[in-house]
Amino acid sequence: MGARFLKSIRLLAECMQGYERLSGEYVRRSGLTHAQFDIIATLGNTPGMSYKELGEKTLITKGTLTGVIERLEQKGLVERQRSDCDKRSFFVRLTKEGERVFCDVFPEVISQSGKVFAHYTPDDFSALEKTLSELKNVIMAGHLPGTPEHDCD
Amino acid sequence: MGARFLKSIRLLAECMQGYERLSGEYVRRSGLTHAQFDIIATLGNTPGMSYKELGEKTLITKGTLTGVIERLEQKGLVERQRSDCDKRSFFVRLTKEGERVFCDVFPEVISQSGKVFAHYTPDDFSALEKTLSELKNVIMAGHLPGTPEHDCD
DNA sequence: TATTGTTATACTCTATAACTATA
DNA sequence: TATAGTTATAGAGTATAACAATA
Repeated sequence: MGARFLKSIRLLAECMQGYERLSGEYVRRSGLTHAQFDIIATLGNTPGMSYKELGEKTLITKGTLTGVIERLEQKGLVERQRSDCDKRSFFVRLTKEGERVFCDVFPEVISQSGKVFAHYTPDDFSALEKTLSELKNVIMAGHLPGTPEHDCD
Repeated sequence: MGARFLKSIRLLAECMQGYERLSGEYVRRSGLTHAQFDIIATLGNTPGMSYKELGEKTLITKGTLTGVIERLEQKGLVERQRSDCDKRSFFVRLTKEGERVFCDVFPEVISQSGKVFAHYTPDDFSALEKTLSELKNVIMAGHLPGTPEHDCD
């Protein structure tokens, strides 16, 4: 029962929870739900990606993803395009308006929630990034290695 | 736009997401939803707490909490008791069965998801705990200091 | 036959606000 | 008047499974 990693996980959860509480207010203020913001944030600064990839990155299952994307499409924030190489597949990307929201809402969320880091030094950041990167590595290694990933465009 | 903390937050989110993916399978297998598991995990190893406190710790708003607790009560996993000192307030705690689930599901989730830490050294844990504790501190400091907290029982 | 995305169902969570009963 | 919890409502996310089109 004395699994030491539990303390880290609890800290991890508390940090995430705290940060979400901090940023959540600004997310909601933008009229986006958490899941929708997740999608926008994931698509931001990318050329777009398939439903499959989007689902994997955001932990949203395909059935749900249809609905979330649908609402974002209605809002004119994302657009879909049939993939050329696999006609079953859609390519989802931000529209101009979606990019505007990303560039608008994101920095606002960022600047507000980033205030708490005012006194962090470069060394503090380095240490944090290092330990989190290692943590991410072991966690991701725990997932099945099956990520076939076909080259396409 | 080059806010350095973003990298840390992204790593944080990826770690949390990865861990939830890892543990989520076992949580669902127990028949609990994520929110329900949150409650059980929060109540575990405590004498119980009020709705208010529970809501603060889990980020679940009071209106929602009523429903979540209701379902857990129906399952016989938690019980409520009027607070002596404040009759508006309920005291929520795990039942015997709830403790059994906590002691049963939790370790299973823990042992399965903990496998990825097999090669972590005490130093690795120390470093992780240290950086996360610091992170938690600055994040929590970002919340309003108003946590009056009345002593009671 | 396997995979991508859709549809349908049933349930759960969420935000919000009006309400009650206590304080 | 303010606070703890309830109720009601509308919207959104979730798991799951059956389905179409494509690979």
